Amino acid sequence: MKYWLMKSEPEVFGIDHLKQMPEQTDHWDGVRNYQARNMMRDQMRVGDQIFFYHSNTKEPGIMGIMEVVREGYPDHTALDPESRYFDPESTLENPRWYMVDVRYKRHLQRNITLAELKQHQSIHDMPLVRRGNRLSIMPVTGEHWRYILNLETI
DNA sequence: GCCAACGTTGGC
DNA sequence: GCCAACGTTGGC
Repeated sequence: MKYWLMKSEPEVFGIDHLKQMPEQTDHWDGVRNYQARNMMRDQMRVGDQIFFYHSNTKEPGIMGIMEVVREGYPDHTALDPESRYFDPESTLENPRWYMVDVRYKRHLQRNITLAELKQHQSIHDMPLVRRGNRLSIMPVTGEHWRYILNLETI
């Protein structure tokens, strides 16, 4: 089983939105970055655990945990001219963008902010805390995962 | 709202 | 294939 972190803007789709979905499950659509797409298409497996991260907000940070319930399949919003994620280059026969389905598991007992994460030397090589990082999906090592979860109860 | 960092596009 | 211009991300 692998670990991941996925970013989303709470104004657009936050962890509470996911929690309120039927079966607390939704597809992670709208990713339009090749590196992130490749991870969803090729690497994420059912059961993988994911940190739900709120970006572009007052206090960016890790809010909770979700898990992969369906592996990579074509992102249909790329085919929908009405969608803000429409991509004329993507077709049914040759889909360019992929998504996975995720299910809400739980909120952390407290939010672990980016500012706090940056203070911990043990995780300073996480892409998340590195300058200029813009990846919206990134792998998290088991070591980092456990370290961050331990911060929850401090 | 600003702006640094980075990815993508397209002219040549 | 290079690289300048442009668009987007996302912290602050």
